[in-house]
Amino acid sequence: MNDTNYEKLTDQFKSLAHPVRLQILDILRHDAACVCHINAILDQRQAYISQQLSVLKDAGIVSNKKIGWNVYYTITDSSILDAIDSIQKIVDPSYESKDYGVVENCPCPKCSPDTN
Amino acid sequence: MNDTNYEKLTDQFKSLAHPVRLQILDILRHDAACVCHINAILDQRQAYISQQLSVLKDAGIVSNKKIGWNVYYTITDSSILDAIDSIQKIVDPSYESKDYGVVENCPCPKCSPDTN
DNA sequence: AAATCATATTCGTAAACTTGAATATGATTT
DNA sequence: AAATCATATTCAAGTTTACGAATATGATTT
Repeated sequence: MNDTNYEKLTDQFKSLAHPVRLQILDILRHDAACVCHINAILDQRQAYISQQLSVLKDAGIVSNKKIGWNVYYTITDSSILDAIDSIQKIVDPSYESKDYGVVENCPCPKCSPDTN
Repeated sequence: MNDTNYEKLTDQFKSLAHPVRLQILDILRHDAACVCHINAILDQRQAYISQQLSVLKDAGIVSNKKIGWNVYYTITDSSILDAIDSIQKIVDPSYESKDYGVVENCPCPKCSPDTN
């Protein structure tokens, strides 16, 4: 039976099945963001964020682009957000994703325009 | 931060991140089905199907009801199918789920009305 | 109450995932 | 070319998940 199709689907779901990765996608939902930006919001080790981003990237869920010193991550296909939203609707329909905007302790040009 | 929300989301995604469970949901998409029905379609050990169904049930993704000798499973909230469809769209937009209808080697009243 | 039916559970081992610690990379500026 | 910047990788131990084998359950019929 169409086995490889289910395997591919499974791989996508596996990549989503992680609290920090879901939170990262929730940040990227509003706008592309550099690692330091995500880092500042989640208050985790930088290496840890990089690890999770590389899982998302290997799955093709996010893409990245280097601009100056920073690497910006974007969601490749916004359908992934539709999937998350559908589940969110089941889990807690009242939940609304937060837009962090400019973030303290983030050295990127967007958050610290003065020092750049 | 709204940590428990992401944990709940994660649990749902974990339950979906499995090829056999996804295939079961694809069967239930068309209609409720008893264990023997799923069993006949997937050609797996009965105990194995039961294990996977119990994962889906513990997650609240499916519900069940006993009718006569058979236990029928249904999808609790069809939003879960929307989520799967969103990912399917990314992975292979041309994929279409198959309706198996009446199944050989399935002893349930639906598939073998004569012997019931 | 014994037999029969569909379905469920438990257990053990192997494989996969998680995450901290340490360190590496490679582009850019001095 | 050395220093500095953001970011990435590797390793290892702990934890969780996968799934086969064996067996259990509990409703229904004989």
